[in-house]
Amino acid sequence: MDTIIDAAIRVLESRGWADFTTNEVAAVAGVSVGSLYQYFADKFALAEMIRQRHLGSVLDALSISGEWSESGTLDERVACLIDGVIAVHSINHALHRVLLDEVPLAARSNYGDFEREYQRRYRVVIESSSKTRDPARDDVAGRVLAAAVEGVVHAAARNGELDSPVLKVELVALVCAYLRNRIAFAKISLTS
Amino acid sequence: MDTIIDAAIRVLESRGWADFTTNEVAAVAGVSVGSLYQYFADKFALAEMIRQRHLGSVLDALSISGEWSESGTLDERVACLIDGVIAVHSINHALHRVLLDEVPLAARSNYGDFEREYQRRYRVVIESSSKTRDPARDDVAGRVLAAAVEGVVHAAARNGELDSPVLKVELVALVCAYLRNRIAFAKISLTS
Amino acid sequence: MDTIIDAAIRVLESRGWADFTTNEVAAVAGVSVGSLYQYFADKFALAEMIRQRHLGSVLDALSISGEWSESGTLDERVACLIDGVIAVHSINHALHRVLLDEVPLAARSNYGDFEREYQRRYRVVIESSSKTRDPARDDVAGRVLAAAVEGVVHAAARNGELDSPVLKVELVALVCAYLRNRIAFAKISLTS
Amino acid sequence: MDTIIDAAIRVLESRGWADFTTNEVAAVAGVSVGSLYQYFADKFALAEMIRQRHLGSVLDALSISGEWSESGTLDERVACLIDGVIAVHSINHALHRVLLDEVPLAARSNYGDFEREYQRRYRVVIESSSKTRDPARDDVAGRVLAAAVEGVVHAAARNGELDSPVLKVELVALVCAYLRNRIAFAKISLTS
DNA sequence: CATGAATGAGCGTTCATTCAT
DNA sequence: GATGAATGAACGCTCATTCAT
Repeated sequence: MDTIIDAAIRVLESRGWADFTTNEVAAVAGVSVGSLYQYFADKFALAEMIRQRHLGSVLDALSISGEWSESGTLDERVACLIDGVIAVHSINHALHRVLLDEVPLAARSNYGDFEREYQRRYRVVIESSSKTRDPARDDVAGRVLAAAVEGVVHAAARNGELDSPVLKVELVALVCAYLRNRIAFAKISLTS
Repeated sequence: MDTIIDAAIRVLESRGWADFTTNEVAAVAGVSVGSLYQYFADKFALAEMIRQRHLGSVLDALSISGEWSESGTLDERVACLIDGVIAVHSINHALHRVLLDEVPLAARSNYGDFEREYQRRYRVVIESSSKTRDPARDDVAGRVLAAAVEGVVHAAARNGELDSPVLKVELVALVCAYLRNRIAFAKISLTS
Repeated sequence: MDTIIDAAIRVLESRGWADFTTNEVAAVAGVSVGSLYQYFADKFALAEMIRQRHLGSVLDALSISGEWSESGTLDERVACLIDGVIAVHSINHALHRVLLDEVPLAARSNYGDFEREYQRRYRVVIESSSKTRDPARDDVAGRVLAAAVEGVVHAAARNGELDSPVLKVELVALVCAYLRNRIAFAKISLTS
Repeated sequence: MDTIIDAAIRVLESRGWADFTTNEVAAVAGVSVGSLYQYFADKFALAEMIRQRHLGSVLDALSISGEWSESGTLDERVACLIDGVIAVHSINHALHRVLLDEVPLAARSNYGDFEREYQRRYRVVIESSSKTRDPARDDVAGRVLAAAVEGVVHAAARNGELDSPVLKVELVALVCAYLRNRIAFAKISLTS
């Protein structure tokens, strides 16, 4: 079964969803189509399985290196966060892209859970730098931050610049600037 | 012919490239497949036509409201820029996503032209706030800014929050913070 | 109408029956498909018309240079016959081949008439050299001669050797040998 | 797989290349199109397979009964050759014609090998009766003989006269007359 | 359980033919 | 008459899925 999934991942990341055929997957896995259908109800179930696995890896990667810490300078802490996100995309960016952009979401997919957990981490970051006491506003800010970082890292991965130090510096600068601005803003709000 | 294109857009934006079939398009357009092939050499030519039209609309939308101006406060100018980008995505976000992520690029597509023009606008913004005299660094910053804004607006479009004022405020804040930080950084660089 | 037929011939001889499409013919003729269907019930009627025309030309060519004469040596008379057949195939061999090999015979085609007339000419040759008084035998001999000459000329046309003098000499030799043999045979038959 | 090939042969010989459709072949074979494509890459591969099989049968038939021998009278030896050629066309003349005239030659087809072997047999016949010492002339004569015999047998097959004894006698007479003439001619050449 | 030959709906595309203008 | 846009059946071919072995 793992053989099948591994083969499926290889096919999916290298050929995309359009060329993700069950016969091809079975051939690459070295088993028969029949065996594939023994374990997976259909093509989509297999893709869904892959998605779950990948999202798991992503959360793991975030947990290991990317959790927000209360120690160190802001720059250090942000750099640590960014490292985590970059690490996530270094795992298997091609697969990541295909899963996000091409593979249709199955009805039973719990992608939402992942997304919520993913954004929660950014909420933590926001809240640690925010004294606005406005949860709705913080929520928006969290999603803005998440989407901005995702956008930059995604584009970098697409261009093969994921390891560029300059890019990382600029991304850290972007995040820090945003967070510092929010702290400042909060202070102004409080004093007024 | 417009009937066909409109139908094709409808199919493309709602079902994606994988389910973009000529028979379906013809049926939705209320014509026969034959008629479709009277005007378009093949499936890809039809998609390419749609892409060209859409990219045209996008650049138009950017031109109208989004060009960087030298007057006003930084916040006002950034807000103006963001308005343009939001306007672009308000046109037809679903179609935008499918065109960017799924539809394969035809050989004769001038998508590169579009992308260059698109990123040029961000370069202008960066350069107007930068005295670093480091073109390579500015280039990275431009792409970071573009990707961040794209990421946020994309995600917002996906969630139907494109018109949310709060979101816009936060996005403007993000961009301004980044630009101000760069100006400050440049000053420090210069004085040191 | 002649414009259409000429165009049709051009298409048929250059692209073959498989690529002989009414739209292509109309385009080459510089008229609309509608006009084509004004004059020809369908694709096959047009092809049939071409066949009739071509068979006419063939018989004309045979008449002009290839009729059997009673004067001259046997070699001269056979050479004259062969000249006629070669002339026939020089008219438009590509078309000839397509008409014979590819274009399906319409129900109403009077190709049989042509074939009968064509073979009658060979019967004349046979009978002039035969005293067997066996019409059935002469009939077979006529068809054998016709088929042999056709076979050689066809193959030559296919190889572009239609103008080769050596080939003509050999073909004349073949026919003369056959005819002389029949005369000799007849004499033996009579004396015995 | 043999079922498919047999059905394909049936369709090809009865309907010709133009109506040789994969769906029809599958239907006649009593299988689905999918099965057809399991064994043959495409339509052409199927036709090519049939061609190879048929050419094999043809060479076999020629080998068994048609090789030129040095024993017996000229008439006997020619009769033996003709028997071979007739046997070849008795196999499946309709198929033979379609394969030769209509089915396009695949890139990987070794039809040339077959044709060379086929004509070589006629060269042998010519050379055994020729003292001209003129290879170029013999080559032409060989092709003339081959084309003449082919023409006669082809026409006979078309008319269903392949088994007619009279026809065979006349064809043998034609070939013998040609060969004797060449021998005589050679003698004259040599004495002069 | 594993297999893989068999299935057939459905794809992109072509082209003979029609008919409103 | 002449036009040519429109039609749609039919083509070659793919691939998710089944089921007898």
